[in-house]
Amino acid sequence: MAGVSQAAVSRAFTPGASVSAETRDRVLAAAQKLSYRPNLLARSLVMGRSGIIGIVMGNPKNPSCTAAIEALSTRLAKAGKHILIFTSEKDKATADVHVEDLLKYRVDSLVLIAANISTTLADHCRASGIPVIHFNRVGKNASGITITGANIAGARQIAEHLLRQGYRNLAYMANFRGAKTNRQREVAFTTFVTSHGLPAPQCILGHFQRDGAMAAARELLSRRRRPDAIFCANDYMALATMEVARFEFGIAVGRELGIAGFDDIEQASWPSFDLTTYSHPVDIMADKALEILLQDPDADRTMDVVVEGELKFRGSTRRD
Amino acid sequence: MAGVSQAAVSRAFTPGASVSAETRDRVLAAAQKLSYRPNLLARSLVMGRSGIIGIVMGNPKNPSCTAAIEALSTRLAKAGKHILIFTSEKDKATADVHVEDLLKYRVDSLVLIAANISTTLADHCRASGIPVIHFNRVGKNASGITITGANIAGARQIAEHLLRQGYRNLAYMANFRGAKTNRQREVAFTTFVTSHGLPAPQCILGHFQRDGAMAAARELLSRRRRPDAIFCANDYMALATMEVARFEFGIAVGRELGIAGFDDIEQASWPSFDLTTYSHPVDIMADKALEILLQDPDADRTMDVVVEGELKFRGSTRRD
DNA sequence: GTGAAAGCGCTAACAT
DNA sequence: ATGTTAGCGCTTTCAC
Repeated sequence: MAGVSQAAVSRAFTPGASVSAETRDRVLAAAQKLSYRPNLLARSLVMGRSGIIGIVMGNPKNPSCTAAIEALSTRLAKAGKHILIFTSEKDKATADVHVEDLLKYRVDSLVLIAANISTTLADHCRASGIPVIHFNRVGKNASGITITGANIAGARQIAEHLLRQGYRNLAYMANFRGAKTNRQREVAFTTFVTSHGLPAPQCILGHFQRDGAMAAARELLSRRRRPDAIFCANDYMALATMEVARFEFGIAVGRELGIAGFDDIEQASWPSFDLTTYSHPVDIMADKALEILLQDPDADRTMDVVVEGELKFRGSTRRD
Repeated sequence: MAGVSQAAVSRAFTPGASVSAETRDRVLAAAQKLSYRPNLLARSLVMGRSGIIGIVMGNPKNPSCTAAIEALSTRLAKAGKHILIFTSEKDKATADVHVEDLLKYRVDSLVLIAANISTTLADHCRASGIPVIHFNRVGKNASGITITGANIAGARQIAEHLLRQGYRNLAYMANFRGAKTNRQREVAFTTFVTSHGLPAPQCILGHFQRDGAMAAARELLSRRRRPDAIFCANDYMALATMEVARFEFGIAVGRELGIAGFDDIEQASWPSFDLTTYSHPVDIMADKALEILLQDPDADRTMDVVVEGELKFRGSTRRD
């Protein structure tokens, strides 16, 4: 080495340790020369915390998921955290397998983006002091922390907006029946509509996927009682629906058929789509997530954070 | 424990180890009960390999980058590798900082998606036996492994196609001047055009970003000598250009103005855009990358893999 | 402020 | 097939 003990080296690399400036410089210089880097694996082993955040992403095709991971990763990197990521392409009911793997790496916390884990595993995480944050997915169980957009308020506002625009024959394009997020949007939308004396919206499944949404749109627009407005459970499906309406049915979107989405993904504001939607404030949600992640982990409270977005009134629901 | 030694436990969790089925079962049962998981950090420490692949992603906004990470992550997960990821949002000239961090975690290999590292760092990685794969970015230096789409062949085919369609007054929208990928596309395009007796294409910078592309498109379409076809260095910019042409200038895309891109991202085939482009076969590239990653790492050859795509002739360059 | 020694949880020889 | 021992690279008491 360069004249000092192992411990001294350790201290030289630890920000607030008691080392004389002189020895630290000497160590750092030597390290530079040897191109030595402290082994974070070993450090994690002895410290018990790895500085790694585990992320499981449910549906990587969905732009709102990739937006979430982008928002999270830049913030975490800034906070000196590292992220170990899994994408579970298949719509597995549960991301347990991935979480198991993540746990073996002793991640400090877990973020699940649009993914679920079993109750038993969630409980085990909580017991081991690993905070689990459900991002954009209402947890099945009470345990854990949940950060979501304002599904209920948003869907209500969309419904209100569509009625105010004069649409009367509404439809709702759902994800799956199971997903809580979807349930919330569906129920809030339907409730508002029916409580205003209108018949319950027609409902169809789009599976949060482009193909599914296109098929659903074709079906919906071919019905004898064709809806005059469709609220899609997310923007990604709304864009597909819009294209089917426009290019396959020759429908004038807005005037003849109102279309609204949810999330306000980047493409929604592109002039080609100009989609009315309710924003899913990913950045603010990511801020919240970080706030929680960076707190001391002893307070293992369970909480549900709902971040409000806002209605984006655009051309796809303009009747004139 | 459950009656056995530490080593026995280790063997029970190692696939091809010499343990009697009986003891393994006993160990696994006990592990289940104690909800014990082998600590991969410790294992990595002693084994010298972590099973972690480090990924740095240059421009997370670019759909072709997110497509790449999606393709890679699903494959790596299937191969039992884990991925530690960084996104370097800012167009830093170099991703060295992130790579340094990754190195501290003793990643087995590095994949840089549209990101660069300094020559010295690259050399150091090679010296330490860590393969560095440049995905979708031609390395500045010869060292390391490079997997790219067929920039040169693709740009040539685009040029050929545009000329055959009867466009004569061409323009090229570039990323940065520095980027090798961009250089290759630009040079191949320009060379083909001029070698066919036409003036060199007008050139403008779009910076691989939507805003930049829109500004560039406005500038280009306002010139006295307005081009009749624009080849954009990637689809993301091409879509922006198309929207500016259509919605701000009222130009009929295809008939009045040909637009071509590069990558064949998902949106390119959407009917709203119907963009002619040259495909960037991310899946095949990811396959190649995995093939290399999973080989024994002693063969530290440097290689450049070029994966051919194909021309996607769509409406944005149809004149009739 | 610095060094010596112990130990984090695991695997890899070597014995048995 | 199983147990024993050593050691991976670090942090952390505890002396000095």
